Amino acid sequence: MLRVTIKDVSREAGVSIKTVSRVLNNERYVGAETRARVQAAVAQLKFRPSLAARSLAGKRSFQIALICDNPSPYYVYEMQSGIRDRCVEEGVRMIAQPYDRDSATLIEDIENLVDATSVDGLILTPPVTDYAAVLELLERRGVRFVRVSPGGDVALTSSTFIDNEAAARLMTEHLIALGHRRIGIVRGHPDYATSAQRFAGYAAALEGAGIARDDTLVRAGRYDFASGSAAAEALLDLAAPPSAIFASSDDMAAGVLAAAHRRGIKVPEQLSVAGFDDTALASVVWPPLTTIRQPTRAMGYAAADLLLAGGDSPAERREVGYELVVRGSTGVVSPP
Amino acid sequence: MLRVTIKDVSREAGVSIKTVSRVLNNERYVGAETRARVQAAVAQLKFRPSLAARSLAGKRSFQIALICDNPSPYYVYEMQSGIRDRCVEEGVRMIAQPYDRDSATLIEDIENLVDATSVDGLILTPPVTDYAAVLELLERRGVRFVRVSPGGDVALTSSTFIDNEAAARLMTEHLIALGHRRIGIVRGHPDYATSAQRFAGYAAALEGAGIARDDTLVRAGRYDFASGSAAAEALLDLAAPPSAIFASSDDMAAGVLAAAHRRGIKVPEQLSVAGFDDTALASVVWPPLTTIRQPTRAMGYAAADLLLAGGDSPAERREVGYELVVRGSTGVVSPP
DNA sequence: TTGTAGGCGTTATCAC
DNA sequence: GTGATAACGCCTACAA
Repeated sequence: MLRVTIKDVSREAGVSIKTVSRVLNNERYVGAETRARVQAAVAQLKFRPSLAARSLAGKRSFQIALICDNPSPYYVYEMQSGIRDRCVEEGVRMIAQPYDRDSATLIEDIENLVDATSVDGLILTPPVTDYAAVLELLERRGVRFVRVSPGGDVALTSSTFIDNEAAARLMTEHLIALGHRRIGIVRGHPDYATSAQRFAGYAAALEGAGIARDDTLVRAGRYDFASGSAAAEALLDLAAPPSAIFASSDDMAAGVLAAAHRRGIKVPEQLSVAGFDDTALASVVWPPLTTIRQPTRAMGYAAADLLLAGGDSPAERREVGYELVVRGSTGVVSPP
Repeated sequence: MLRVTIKDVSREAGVSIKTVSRVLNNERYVGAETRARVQAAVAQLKFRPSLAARSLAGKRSFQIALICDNPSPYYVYEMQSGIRDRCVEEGVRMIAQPYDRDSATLIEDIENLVDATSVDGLILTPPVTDYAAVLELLERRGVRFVRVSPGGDVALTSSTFIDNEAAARLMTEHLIALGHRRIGIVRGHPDYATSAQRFAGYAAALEGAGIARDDTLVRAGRYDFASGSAAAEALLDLAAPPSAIFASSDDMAAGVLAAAHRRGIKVPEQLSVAGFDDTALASVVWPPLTTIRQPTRAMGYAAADLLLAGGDSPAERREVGYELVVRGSTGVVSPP
């Protein structure tokens, strides 16, 4: 397999190897004419630099990795797509590293990844985005990383996020405005900071409206269909069941809708259901659902953007807008 | 950042660099005691070889890529997970390359990937698995690749698949056995070989039962929710609507169920619905669904296995079993 | 069974 | 502005 190398290009263009390298890396101090000649030769020979060689000799590896452990394939897909979009623009590859959240070797795996591939950076999604051991490791090793939807310790590192609390509050206020007073909530997975954030928004809305919170209406969930379904069953079993249920994720909203459907409860006539981060499951399959649309793809794109930005640019928090989608009619709420 | 190199290990173990390398690559001709000493040193220093250096110097890059363009996030997720599982065992990284099917630069993108990363191989999923231009390119460049669910030209390259025709036939025969005579089908995306294979199974079952095929019951689809829903609407609008509908994918089955639901048609009392490759959408959200369970994850695992197997092992076709799931009760049908 | 020399394709350093 | 030359960390080929 005959590989085209810089050497070939340099010969073709009649310049030195180093000059070709300069053009490739967009360095200064290259004559306009020389640059053009080199670029022509590159195109002519279809030269594509070897990532391995670049990585070995230089400081960059032109690869980033996504550390993703999420129960929702839609979330993963959207996240990957967003990151991919930005990577393509930059000529960078994405290593997808799906992880088991329970893996006892998570730290070691990540360290392995970092050492073996010398990735230019990592993108962390919940819940790993808040694992102190991981953050500490990356910090110590001097590896760049961007956190998606982090909980605490937000000042130090770059991150992308939406204002989960404000969004959940908006959604809950919407339910209150519809006249609901007994609003149930299915919380997200306890390991995810977003769960607490969304619950806080729910609680704040109730408090703002002067509605005393009834903790029998607060149910634990795990961000998946099954837990949403089970929680809804429990809520609907109450002597005084809620008239509205706010599920902290789309999968759970689908579970709630399924439970209602099993009991012959009409949505939204007899029960209002609200969701979060609609993907395809709940909002498409069972349309009568009001939801917060979280731009997962945009968060991925932004995360990659932050990662690829500057070698030593300061930590930056980038907020992404969300939408409140009321039964299919959309109102843009907060694109910052 | 102080990198631990082979040199450090060799010093620690009191052997030459080459000997360490031999141990790392599981080569023969290393004394048991020497090997143990080296392994101890590796563990001691937490040595992790640089992929870049290995790739540059050797023949392998320890990276493979997944060329995936599929409308179903579940499919992508399962596929990636299966491949990942096998890669982890082998210490290989996976580069995820989601592609736009319509991309005019697909060929160039893949060539780019191959040249830049020197991946040890590629895994192609439908519909790219049947793109002649891509296959020709890889063949010409001498790059190993494995096709998932290919259509034609199957003899030359390794592939993993299920017997889509037999599965669809089984499913259709099941519907016939239930007494159905007017069975509608929503075909898959025309670019996917699996669409034709599943339709062939449907047709064969009808013919085997001596039922004349009514082409008004055959509808085009695109493997997604919307097309399944639209096709079902059309079928249910017929003067003589079908009593059963076979959707060629899970997303489309969900669409069919949604359409039935909108019209207040009870499933399965008034309409039987059958699906294929249940993921979470149709079969979980709307349980009364009989379906063929395609082991996407297993196909991914098998594909990676074939790819990582031997450097010059011959092409091998690996069939994976499927299950017919009848309303939740499972009968294993064909694990080869 | 083990060790030595050379090179993989690129970037970094330092002259010119 | 441009060009030699030395790394980068490992594997291949060959020698011992």
